[in-house]
Amino acid sequence: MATLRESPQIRSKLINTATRLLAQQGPSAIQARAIAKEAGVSTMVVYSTFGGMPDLLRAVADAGYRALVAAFDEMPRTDDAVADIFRMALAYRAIARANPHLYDLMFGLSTRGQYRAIELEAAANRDAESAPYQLTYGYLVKAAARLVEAGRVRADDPEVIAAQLWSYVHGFISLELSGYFAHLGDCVHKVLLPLGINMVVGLGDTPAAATASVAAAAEALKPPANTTAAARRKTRAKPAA
Amino acid sequence: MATLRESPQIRSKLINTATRLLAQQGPSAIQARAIAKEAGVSTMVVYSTFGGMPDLLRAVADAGYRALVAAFDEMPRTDDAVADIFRMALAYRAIARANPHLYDLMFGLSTRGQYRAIELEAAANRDAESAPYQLTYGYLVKAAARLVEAGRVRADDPEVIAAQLWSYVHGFISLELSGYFAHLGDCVHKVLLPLGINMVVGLGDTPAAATASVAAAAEALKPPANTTAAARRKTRAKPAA
DNA sequence: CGGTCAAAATAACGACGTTATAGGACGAAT
DNA sequence: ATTCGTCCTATAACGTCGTTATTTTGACCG
Repeated sequence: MATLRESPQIRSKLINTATRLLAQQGPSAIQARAIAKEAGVSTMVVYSTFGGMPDLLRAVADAGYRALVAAFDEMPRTDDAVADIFRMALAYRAIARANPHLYDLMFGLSTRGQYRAIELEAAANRDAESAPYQLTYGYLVKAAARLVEAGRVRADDPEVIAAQLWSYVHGFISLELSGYFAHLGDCVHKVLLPLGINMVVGLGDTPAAATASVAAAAEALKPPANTTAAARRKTRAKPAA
Repeated sequence: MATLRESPQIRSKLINTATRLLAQQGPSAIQARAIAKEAGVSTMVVYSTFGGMPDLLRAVADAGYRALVAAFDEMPRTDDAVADIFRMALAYRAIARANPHLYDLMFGLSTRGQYRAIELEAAANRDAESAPYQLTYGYLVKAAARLVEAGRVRADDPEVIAAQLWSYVHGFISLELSGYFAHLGDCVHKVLLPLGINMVVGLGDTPAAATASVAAAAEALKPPANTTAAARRKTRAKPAA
């Protein structure tokens, strides 16, 4: 065991190690002993840096929320509010697929370590507006408000519109990650995108406009990664790994 | 420990005990020792009746799927296909709320005991059509097909329509159970039902017809329980428990 | 009445989260 | 420069989990 005295990066090192183990081996791999050994420190460091495993899990989920916020921050804000919100949805799905177990930790029902119960209680009291998941929800509400401002959908409470959009995107992702859409083939073009068109049409958009906007948002799917920073890196010749 | 030799009802007794503990105390209460003690048998019975805890969990989830099938079987089949499918959605939500942890076990991402992974692999091979969750999915596909047959929505693959409907209902339920809609008040009338109207309107129904059908399906919400068998029992005077 | 075998209760094992204990490296004071 | 005090770390230990091995019990049959 290396005796690393600098504790600020030990915290993030443990979080990153836990996140990687969660992605590679699933929730059963999140063990104090395994994470500490993988990070090259003693098991006790988990209890001195965090309070225990629930707090480490909470920190892992918080990091996931922050990554989501960072991804939303990089999203372009065009004059097509519908396309913007579907780019958000596709980015949301990409992040979920990148680490399904982390997505489950963040938005699943099984509250490992009573994380969300505490957060949501605070949110109900309107105290913790800066909670990470509240930030991601705020992005969605603002995007829903732009739908109304742009005149693409009927005037309605943005929070209600956001809840509807989030419901179906989260439901699709959850079921897709569980494998329920495996028999459908390309479930994004068969389910998620038509579902989005139907949704915004039901909210008041015209079918033609909704179809065009969703198609515009889905264009970025064909070249696998083509968003801002990734596109810049693509211009350089790819060195051998 | 009572020495019950009859093993057929021991199986269901363990399943019922596990389901009850799951509902009352959450997933952390599902322990071989606790379930066996609560059922009044030795711990070993879990391993002789089932193979181990994963198999018991699988049996619990199977019982949940069967309860869902039974509930769908009792649903009325009226001439309003849209109202029928929303009655299914509301019944689905009621069952989920009755035992959120069981719902998580059945449809959540965290595969406790690698249950769904095995089942879905078999489903991909089209071998296990009789798998319990396949039955519930079949009900939804048939209900979606009736939407098309009745001319309420555009002609489309019923499996795709079913996937869309399931996505948003499951997403709403999952987020509601997690508490994300607590700040919205009556999220059923604010989110779930408008979401359903928007959905079927997007699928091709007229706003007026969709609104009327969803309203008809939601009528059963005001008297808390009023479905077939429960209504018959209501006519008798309720005896003291 | 005794022997045989299956099934159940109990004890034990490895692994987990967590806690207690012991050891060792820095800073400060003399 | 030495020594003491104070953290931080590594190691060991405890209780509990799922699971397995061992023993005990009880029923059936000759």
